[in-house]
Amino acid sequence: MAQSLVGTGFGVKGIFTVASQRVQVVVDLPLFGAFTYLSHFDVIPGQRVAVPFGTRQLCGVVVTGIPPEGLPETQLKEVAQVFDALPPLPADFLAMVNFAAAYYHFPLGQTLFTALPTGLREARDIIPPDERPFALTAKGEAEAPPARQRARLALWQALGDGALTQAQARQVTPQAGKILADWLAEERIRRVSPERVPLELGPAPHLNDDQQAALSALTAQPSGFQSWLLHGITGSGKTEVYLQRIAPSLAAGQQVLVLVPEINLTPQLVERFIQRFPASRIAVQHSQLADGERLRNWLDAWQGRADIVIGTRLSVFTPMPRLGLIVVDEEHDGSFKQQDGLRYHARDLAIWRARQAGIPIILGSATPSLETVANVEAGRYRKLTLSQRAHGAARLPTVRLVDTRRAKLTEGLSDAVIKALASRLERGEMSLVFINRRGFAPVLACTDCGWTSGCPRCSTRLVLHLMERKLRCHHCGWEEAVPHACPECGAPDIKPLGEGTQRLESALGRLFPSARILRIDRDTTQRKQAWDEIYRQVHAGEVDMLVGTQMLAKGHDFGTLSLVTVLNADGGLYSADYRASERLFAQLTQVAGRAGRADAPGEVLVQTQWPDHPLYQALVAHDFDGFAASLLQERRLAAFPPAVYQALLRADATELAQANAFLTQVRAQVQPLAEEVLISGPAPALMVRLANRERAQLVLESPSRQALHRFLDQLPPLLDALARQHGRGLRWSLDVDPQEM
DNA sequence: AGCACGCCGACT
DNA sequence: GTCGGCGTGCTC
Repeated sequence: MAQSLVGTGFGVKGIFTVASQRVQVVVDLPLFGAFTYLSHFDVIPGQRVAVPFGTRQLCGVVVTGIPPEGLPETQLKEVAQVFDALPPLPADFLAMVNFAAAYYHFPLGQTLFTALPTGLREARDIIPPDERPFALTAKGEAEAPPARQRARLALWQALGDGALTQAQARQVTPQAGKILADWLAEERIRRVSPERVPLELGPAPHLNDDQQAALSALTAQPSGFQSWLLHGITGSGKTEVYLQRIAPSLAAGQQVLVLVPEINLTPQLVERFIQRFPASRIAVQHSQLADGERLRNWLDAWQGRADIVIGTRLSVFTPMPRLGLIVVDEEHDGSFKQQDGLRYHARDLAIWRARQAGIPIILGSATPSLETVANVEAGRYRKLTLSQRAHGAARLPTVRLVDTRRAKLTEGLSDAVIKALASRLERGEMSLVFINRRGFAPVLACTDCGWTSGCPRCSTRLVLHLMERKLRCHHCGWEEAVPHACPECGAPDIKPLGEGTQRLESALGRLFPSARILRIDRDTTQRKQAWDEIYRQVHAGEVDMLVGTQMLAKGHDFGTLSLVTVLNADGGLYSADYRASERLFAQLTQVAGRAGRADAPGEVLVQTQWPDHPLYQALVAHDFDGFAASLLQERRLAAFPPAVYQALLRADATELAQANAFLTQVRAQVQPLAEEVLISGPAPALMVRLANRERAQLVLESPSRQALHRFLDQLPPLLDALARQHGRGLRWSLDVDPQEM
């Protein structure tokens, strides 16, 4: 191709331009490493550019790294354009992207583009709106007020009282845009740098002793890296502690990043921040946001205009030049881990970011993750506890277990549950019926003796594959035939856990014909205004029974709930996924916390086949610490995370056999590289069949994080090469610190 | 991921 | 004789 003569060594260079420099550029493609380009523009790392790539033009980002001398200049192409209306992406942003790419073993370019809002991923310049306020110049002040035209006079007078932003000027007159542009051209007004608005604080409730103690500890260490765990029971007022800790950071002119699970990012939460910090600028970031608004908020944060960023996992990357504090609410929540593409964990990256920035980070939860509990135990995090409910009289609900092996069930409901529901209906109080229908992999269990299908080689349970009539281990791949009777006691009555939930809603309708039942699940909350309508009905007292799945367990405030019933909790109890009981406890704690939030005491009824299980005993005693300690002990004995570090190598193809063949070959080839790393599998993935593709996996684990990563570092080129031999239809991905197996 | 190049079947 | 099927190979 006819390359630019510049830099091709034909002696032309230097005549009309500067010599080209070699720069490293990454693009949004699944390719590890960067590409070398020539540039006669002066570019620095972080700058967005347009580059020719194959036959196309792509958006690229200049990254650091010494360009290899390997390629001769004749094979290099020129940077086509530099997008410099915005400053280059800041160094700390690039450092975080570099770390995430290395840690999650994902291509640098794709990592970087994942971290950018869509507006900045495209090969075009973005000219940021100039939001500086306008003020009169000396000339403007000296001139006579504009006569006759009322709009101009009003605007001129308003400007006389002080600088105005475009938005403020529009409040004065809708024609402000045009007038301001004219006056700017005539130099009657000019742009001035915005005045720092002093912090304003809305009314704050009084803190109880626990909250006060936590706040004092947090504020005593206003700067420097420190991870805090704020462990507060449901309803203990964690958010209030965040708000009062955020205030001094804002007062010091710092920015604050608040990460929340998708489901908790409600208008109510944002409204609470606005009420408390009425003069502060809040940028909200979540995936539902329109591209334009998302970009605007991102730029506001990056350019320091926004004081607070509240967002879901993706906002962990948002550049914030004055960042002084990070809060991760509900830190145990699974939605902080991205489940495709760059499989990052926003909480973990947030901690890395806080360490790099040398600032404190607060992780809040009623049921912290075991990783966090282990970090507290190891002295890496400091723990603060809120053990009282925030509203004076409110107390924790009474939890009762209903043994379903003894009880007679009517359509899945025990008499105790039916009676409890009936009495609330009579008293006009609202009940919540929680159906645990989460996609736990089915495990076989004996209803007589409690036997469950365990793997003879691992400390996991075998998963029932009904179609093939097989039991399989998703960890090591062991498989066996489905037994016809219980191997322990010989009883013929063995069946999968966690079935029979479908007809419950209509059953409730038949049992309580007069009850006004509101179903809340994925289907009924699809529409945009769905939640508004649900809140309206609930708070208007138009609902007697709320029926729903795990969506009900998360931080929604349904006001006065006096009864919570959990119908089939056991699904997570003996699950193939060792994390299921941790999640089950968190979920039951959350849903139980819905009861008795206000002044009325609450009651929780849990139907179970295993009332003696330690999980339920801990739930009744409200003993998270004891339960977490015993789980942690179990995990250490079984050598599961957080006692070991794991990564999954997933492969998917149209046929499971292809995926298995690939993984078998990978395993044989990488085995010699595996020092201190245990390789298990291939085994079917939790969701074997997904989108018409079959998935299998290798489990890679090590007691040493360094050893695991040393091993993982060597994989991508090998995997790419092997995958090519297995044809186009085969894809692989690495999942570091997987959450679901 | 795209997009080109490349070598085999049913069509104006 | 061509148009087009998607296998495979590369992209600074």
